[in-house]
Amino acid sequence: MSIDWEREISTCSPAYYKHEQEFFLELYDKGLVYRKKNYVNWDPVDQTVLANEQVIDGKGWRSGATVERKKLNQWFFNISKFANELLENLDVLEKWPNKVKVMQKNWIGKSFGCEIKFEIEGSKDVTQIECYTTRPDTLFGMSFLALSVDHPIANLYAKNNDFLEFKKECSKTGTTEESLASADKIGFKTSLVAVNPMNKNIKVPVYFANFVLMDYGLGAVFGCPAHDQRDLDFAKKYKLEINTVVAPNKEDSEFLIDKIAYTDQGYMINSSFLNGLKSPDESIKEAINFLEKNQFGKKKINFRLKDWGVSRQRYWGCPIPIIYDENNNPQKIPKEMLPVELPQISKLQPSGNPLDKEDDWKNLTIDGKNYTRETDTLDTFVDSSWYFLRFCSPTNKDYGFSNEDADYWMPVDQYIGGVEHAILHLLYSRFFMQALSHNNEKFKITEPFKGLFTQGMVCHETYKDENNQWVSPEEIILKDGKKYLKSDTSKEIQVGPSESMSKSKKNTIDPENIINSYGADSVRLFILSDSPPEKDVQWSEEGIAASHKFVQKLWVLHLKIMEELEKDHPKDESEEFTKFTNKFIKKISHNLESFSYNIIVANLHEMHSFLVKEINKGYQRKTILENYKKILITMNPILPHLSNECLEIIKENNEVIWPKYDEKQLEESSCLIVIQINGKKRGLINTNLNVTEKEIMELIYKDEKISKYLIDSNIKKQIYIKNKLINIIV
RNA sequence: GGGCGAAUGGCGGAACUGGUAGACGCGCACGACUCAAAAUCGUGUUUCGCAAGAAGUGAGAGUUCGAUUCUCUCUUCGCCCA
Repeated sequence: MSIDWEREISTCSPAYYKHEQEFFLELYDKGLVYRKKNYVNWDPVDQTVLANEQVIDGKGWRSGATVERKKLNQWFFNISKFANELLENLDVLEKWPNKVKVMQKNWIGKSFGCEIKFEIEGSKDVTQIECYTTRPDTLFGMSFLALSVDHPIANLYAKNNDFLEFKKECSKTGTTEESLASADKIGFKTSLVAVNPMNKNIKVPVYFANFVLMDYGLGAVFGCPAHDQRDLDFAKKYKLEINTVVAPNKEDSEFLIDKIAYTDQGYMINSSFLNGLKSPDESIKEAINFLEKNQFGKKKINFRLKDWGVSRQRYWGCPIPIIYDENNNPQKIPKEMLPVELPQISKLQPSGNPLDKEDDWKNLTIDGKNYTRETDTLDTFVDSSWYFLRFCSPTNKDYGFSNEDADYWMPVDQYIGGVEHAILHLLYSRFFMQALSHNNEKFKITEPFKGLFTQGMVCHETYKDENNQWVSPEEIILKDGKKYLKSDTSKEIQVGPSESMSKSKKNTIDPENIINSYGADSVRLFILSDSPPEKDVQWSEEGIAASHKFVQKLWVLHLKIMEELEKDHPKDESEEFTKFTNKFIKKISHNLESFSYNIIVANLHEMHSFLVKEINKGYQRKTILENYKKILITMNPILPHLSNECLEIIKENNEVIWPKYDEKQLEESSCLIVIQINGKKRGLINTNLNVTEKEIMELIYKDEKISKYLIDSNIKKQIYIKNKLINIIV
């Protein structure tokens, strides 16, 4: 409703990121920040690393460039440590949309599986490999074992050129599950042989494969081609056995797999003691039982959520408060040296990490020892992971926030944002609260946002000219109500689908222009009307014009009310006005709570047409003033300027408090009863409140239009809902 | 392929725990004002039918005195994950 400018903060100012650096070091001390060499999603255009959440359809969320795989030393936040908390706390978030909770749940991806030890033959150096699987029941269909090229066993092949060549080839595949699934499956056959724990006579080859990643599970999987598409693609390429172990029906023991792996539920076949069991539920349970009993494996819960890589090779970002000593060991920057500020750079290089080239900034001496600074900066999502805490204590100097303020303000009662943040910002912020409250007696809040509402976007048609360039709606004119032409060249414009307004597609409307011609209230009213706020709203010139007209009408009504105030009739003729106002307040208050802004706009229209009819019925000055003031205040969230102006004119703006409604005034003396015969509406009867069934039947017989349906028929049954409806079954 | 959600007039969309389907707006039609037009105001507007009436909330079933609302099957669309 309003903004407290005294709390204005800016995440790019050292005053803000100083505290972010403190948090970083706090998390470092808690062991929640660590550095490791890891494959990353590399955006070749932005020349930076992206988190998995920031890769969309294999492309960078900002640049749209196809993401590559690269190995770099990176800083990580240990978000996966809290995977279980982040998952289970979702149940507590009652005022979050289910949709978002489901997305986060899937993203965290808790899976129940099993770690299996495979005996290895064919090498003196390796006797055993451990695999993680969610489907231990398909072991009888195993036809190979696949390792990540980063698996420790790869060290045995460190001098094998063919292997190194293969490893290079693997780096072309991205790290997302999607790219792994769609990429061509390639493998490198080793001389190792793995023994199937279910039946030690079955021995299968061991491969390195590009679709196995070191950071999911244990970097090793067993391949069951019949029931996993990736394994099937791999098996076909290297001509490995395809043994079906799950069939859709119980009788179907001859079930064979062709091009598509069978992953649905079914019954076990060709699997010895598992045969006939229902897959996956019963069969997995039984398979794990067997493996645990014989000490071939153990039950294990795994999460899809990986740690949050926060290193970025950009200039714009909070510097990571770490320095490296002469042996390249990371050290914390002493607290009194914070903030580590970004150096002034006059010419930013388009590629690479600009901080890397700033030697004056990079090198420093503390107590006579030389150090170099970390040149990576933090992902800007770190900035937004705690800004709400800073809003609680915007000027606090010694820490990011004061516990006292946080206790008062946090958690945020109602958070509003686009659904596109469902698994980025909203998950990071939740992690940050977990991390701050971890081992912290003074800070116990683990969830930042109590209520969440995801609003839609404002959309507009897109236009392209003959050169396939985007054209702004302001550059085009409508000809003959049919075609759009470019105003300067008069060439025809291609109309594309309506999409959320963005500068890159030029389908934006300048709010300045629109506000100048229609006024801020009209624009606000238009955005709130028609579509419910969680949906996208279609920008239209007619729509805004209609909203503008309505604002004018309310103003005309206001002038009329001012006239009536002058008349000051001696006595009220009816109490309809007060009754209406009370109902109105109730509706608006309720609809505000439930975000039904489009319905409030409808309520405002109803209010307008009611007042136009009612106002000249001769009300006392006092009655009009009391009711109108309340109406103006309830109007305020939707039309703040008009509302304030009118309150000012009636000189009632000194005490503006949200009005309460009087329950007594909501009571009706009469009611409209729906008359149904055999479930069909046959008429309405307006009568006194609380009439009995008997009285209502008398009224029905008096009403010819209704009673004609009852002639020559026996009443079998009557259902009477007090003050609402009667259904007569004949 | 999996998960979640949606489907209501020409359009955006209402309908609280099952109880008058289509609020409100846009658009359209007719009328008033005007020499005329725009603006404004009024009336009408789910479909078929002159009317009485009948049908009707994506399709089909079910529960119920009564279903837009609850259950099942299917279709289409959207979003997220793959």
